[in-house]
Amino acid sequence: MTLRWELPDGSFRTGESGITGQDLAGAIGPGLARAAVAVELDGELLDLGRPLHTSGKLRIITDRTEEGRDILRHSAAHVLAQAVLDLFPGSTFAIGPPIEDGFYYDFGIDHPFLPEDLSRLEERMEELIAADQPFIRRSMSRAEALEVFQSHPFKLEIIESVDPSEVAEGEEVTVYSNNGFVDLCRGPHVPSTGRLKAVKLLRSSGAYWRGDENRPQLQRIYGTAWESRRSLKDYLHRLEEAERRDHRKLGPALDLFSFPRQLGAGLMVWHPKGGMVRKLMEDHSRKLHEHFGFEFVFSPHLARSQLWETSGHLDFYSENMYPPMVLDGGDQYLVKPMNCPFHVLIYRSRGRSYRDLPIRLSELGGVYRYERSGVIHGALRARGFTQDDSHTFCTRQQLPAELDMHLLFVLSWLRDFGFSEFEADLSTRPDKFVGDPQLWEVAEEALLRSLQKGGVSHRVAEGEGAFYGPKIDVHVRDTIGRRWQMSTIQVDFALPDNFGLEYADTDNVFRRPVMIHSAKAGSIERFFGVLVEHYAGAFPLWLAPIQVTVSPVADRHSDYARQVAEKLESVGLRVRVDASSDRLGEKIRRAMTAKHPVVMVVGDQDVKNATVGLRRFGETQEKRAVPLPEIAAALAEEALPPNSLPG
RNA sequence: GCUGGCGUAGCUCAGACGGCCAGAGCAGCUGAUUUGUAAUCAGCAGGUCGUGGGUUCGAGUCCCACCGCCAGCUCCA
Repeated sequence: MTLRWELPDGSFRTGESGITGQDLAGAIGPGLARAAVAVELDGELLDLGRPLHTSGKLRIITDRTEEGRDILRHSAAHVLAQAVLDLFPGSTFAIGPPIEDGFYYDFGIDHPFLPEDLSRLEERMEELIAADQPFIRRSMSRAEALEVFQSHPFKLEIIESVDPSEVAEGEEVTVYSNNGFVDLCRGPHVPSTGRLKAVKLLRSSGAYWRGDENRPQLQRIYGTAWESRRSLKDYLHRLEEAERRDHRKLGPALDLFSFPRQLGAGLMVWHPKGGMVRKLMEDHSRKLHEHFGFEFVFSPHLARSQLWETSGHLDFYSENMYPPMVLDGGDQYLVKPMNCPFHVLIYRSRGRSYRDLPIRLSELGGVYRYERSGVIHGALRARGFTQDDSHTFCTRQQLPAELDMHLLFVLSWLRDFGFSEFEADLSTRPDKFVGDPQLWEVAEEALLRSLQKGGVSHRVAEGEGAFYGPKIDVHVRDTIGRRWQMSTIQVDFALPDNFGLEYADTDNVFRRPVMIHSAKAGSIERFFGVLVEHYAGAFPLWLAPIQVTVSPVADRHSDYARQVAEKLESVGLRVRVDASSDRLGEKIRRAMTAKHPVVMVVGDQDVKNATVGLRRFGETQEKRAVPLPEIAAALAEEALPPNSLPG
């Protein structure tokens, strides 16, 4: 029987029933045959070696695509499992999926994997790959599978759990075997182990079975696999690049901030240079808040436990709060993990009318959250941090317009700091929720509409909203493509209820306002940490703590250097004169290492002509004889805070 | 919190098997040098070897506990 397949480009191919994807790829071209790892027929992924028996839409998956790499990595995970079972008899294996940029496999084994074990395993994997063992697919009944995997309890659990995404539909399960090693797997796989060109094991760690900390802890090995040595090298280079940008290294190295051990985990201090950047961030934040109609409020760092009872934090958040201090007549005081209850009290400090709404309160509020020791991560996840927190109280009718405005605000803010790629998550009503389902729907709809209006690419995270309301989290991509969660806009139905907030409406009926929590930077500390990584420590001119270093060539140019500095300072620039007796090369190197955006070199010629030599960070070639007044004006202009506000 | 790894000067690192006064480079200080675009030379100073116990004639090296850091799990701004 002749079958007919439609390819993605709209062309058609025909072939006899029983022909394989490999044959088909070969018929199209030898390059494609080499790159092919699987085919997709009517949405179903099949091994290259699977005989095709139906016509339909067909796509050949190559190892240059993410899908193709997933298959590659999945196969690499199998080979890893094979190596572990070879080298560590008695170990049992759980699951080994592909993940972003790699794969992992979890093992039940009493021996933790050490770095030297990884080298041994890698060697064993190389042998298995060199042997070019074919992956052979087979279906079997569940009963038979239970027999085959009888000594592997995790596999048994998977077989019994009937999760089709892990095994197969119906009563049959599929397994893949190569040279005596059998793994439960839905496939597809590459045709043979020899197709794995570039595999590397990266690290080992513990991981809970099924991601549940109450279940057994397994030993996980992470690895990566690529279609070529070249791609693997590029990936490893990307890892190095990320390491080079690590804010935990750059922060102390550039004298921005530090985490003195004496303070305890997750608590940082800002040095003057980091403090300058923070000041500029905060100035900018306040300016934008003012522009968008926010008012500034301030609140203390602690409050009686009763407040947190009313707000619901003691019920829902207590495990993240520091233990109470007992004062005076036994009153308990708690350090704040959030600012919202304080702002609610400001709202409630007097009667409110519809004429007052919306009320938008903003605060750079220091909060403290008890984070489990293992999750602390530099400035990105600290125990003490500052939220650029705001709470907007409005009517239901005002909600859509307010959300539009908040999103606009967030995007302006992020753009100003050099981010241009945004992705939003819209988290909707979870199973456990408070409030009126209809109101939820209205709010979710309004959030969605705001995203569409703002032209922000987004995905809907069904059921992932907080119990008190739906939310938008805005993520950015940094210079090297990493995704960071930054801003958040959350609708809250619970807090106005808990505190019995109300306003007098036009018909003189008291109604409950809706509340919007929003943080544009999220946490100032975290935002700053991300900025350091985004810019690799080389801040743009408007944010750089030291904008210009003036380096006299010799002592006799020092006076002129100081005049240059004064001129620059007079137009608002932050300047430093390097009057040390080092050679010029050393002064340049020092300024570049400290990532100062501009170095001005002044020598005899410059003194005579009122010019400077100009060298900018990131440029290898300097400019000579640049007239001072011009460059001062140009830099002053460039150093202004950005303004991406519409209108 | 869990699993594993790690902790020697401000930073990056040396310090087989436990054994004379714990080393280097950079940074710092002092002096010399006055230099036109990514490291001038010399000298000096700097360490409770994360903390506390223990084993030992003797501990930076071995054991235990705690603290902190790193990777991941879980959780999250």
